[in-house]
Amino acid sequence: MTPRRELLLQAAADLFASRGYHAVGIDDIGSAAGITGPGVYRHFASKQALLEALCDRAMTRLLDLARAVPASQQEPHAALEALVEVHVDFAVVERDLLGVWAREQRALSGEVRRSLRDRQRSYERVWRDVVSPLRDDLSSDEVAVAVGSTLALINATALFDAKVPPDRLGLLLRRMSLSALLARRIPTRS
Amino acid sequence: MTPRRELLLQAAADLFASRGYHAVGIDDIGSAAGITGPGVYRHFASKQALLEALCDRAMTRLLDLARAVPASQQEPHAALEALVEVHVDFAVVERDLLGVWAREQRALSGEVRRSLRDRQRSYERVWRDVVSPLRDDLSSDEVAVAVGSTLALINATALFDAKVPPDRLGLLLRRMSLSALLARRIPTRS
DNA sequence: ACCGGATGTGAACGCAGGCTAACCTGTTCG
DNA sequence: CGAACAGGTTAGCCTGCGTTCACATCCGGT
Repeated sequence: MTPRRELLLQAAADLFASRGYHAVGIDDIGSAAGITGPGVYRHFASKQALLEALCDRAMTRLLDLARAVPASQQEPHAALEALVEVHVDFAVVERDLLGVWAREQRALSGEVRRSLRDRQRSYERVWRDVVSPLRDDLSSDEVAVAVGSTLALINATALFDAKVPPDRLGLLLRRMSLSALLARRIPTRS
Repeated sequence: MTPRRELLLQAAADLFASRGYHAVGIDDIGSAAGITGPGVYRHFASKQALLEALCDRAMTRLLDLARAVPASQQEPHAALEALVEVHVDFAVVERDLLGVWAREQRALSGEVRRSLRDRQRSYERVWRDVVSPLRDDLSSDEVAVAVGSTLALINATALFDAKVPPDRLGLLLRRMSLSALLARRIPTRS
């Protein structure tokens, strides 16, 4: 039996992802986890703390996965493929979590948001360090844009529903991501 | 001299884009346009109506631009390049508007949101109709995912700041978009 | 048995913030 | 000239909702 705290996190992830942070009430979250609204405060200090826990979880998992990659794959091209695979898998399997993280960060205030942003920059830095040697035609600022845009491409799958089976979806997203990051020129016509 | 209504729309676009819909108060919008909070209601029925007007404007402009393309470019590859160029330019020049549209749609409720979504689907249909003949290896659902993801890639530039000059940014985004949409296989290593 | 902590409940509080009310000023037009 | 309207202002209403309070209940330890 999963503890109440975990049930609350899952309920919140589901609700925030489908309706958005501000459209979800504490009572909604509580009752989705089998208790009443105020009961939530036995487990979390505030509604924001709940969102914070979700974003923190998403970022922690992504960072852990990403940092393991360059250690195991030292060849840049292989490392990039591994990074892409990790992020795509995360987007497909942890849809709600990633969706909340991508869309609702702004609802966090001040301190917390800043630290989350810092960790996001760390995450993107792992990517940039892998992409840079593969793209000596781009400035480092351009590499940053390329990485950010590619992550947005992948994250988008958590924001709308695709009527495509998960394995096909993963394959498509991997191909698109790598093409976007690696192609130096526009594919020739036909 | 620009009319007050227009000043309000610009102020709202700026504020919504930078802080998010819910974090912006009516008083903020009013004073950014040179009047007090309640004065806003001389021009818009509600705070939501303001957001609605912004999203409507974004969608209208995009649709008009996109629908003009297939008429003038009948060859699919050229048409796709034109669609990409139009959307990228819009993302670069109308940053705030596109950012609000992309992020704050969920704050709209019911009826309005539905009609906006419908028009978004029309817009994406223009893209799909152009992409489909170029990608006979993808199912129509897969084409839909590819198009949605690519638009997310472009839109992302309105969501964070890039320290890259606009022309370079546009070039980079166009290359990435076309590569993501057209590349049938992952670029070979080195 | 008894106590204390963890967990849940219904009731009520407080307050931010969207919106309305009442009023004032200029400008237009018959 | 004065009615009417557009467009502002300040003060205040009111509702939703996050949060707190006081109180039950269940349980584990001594």
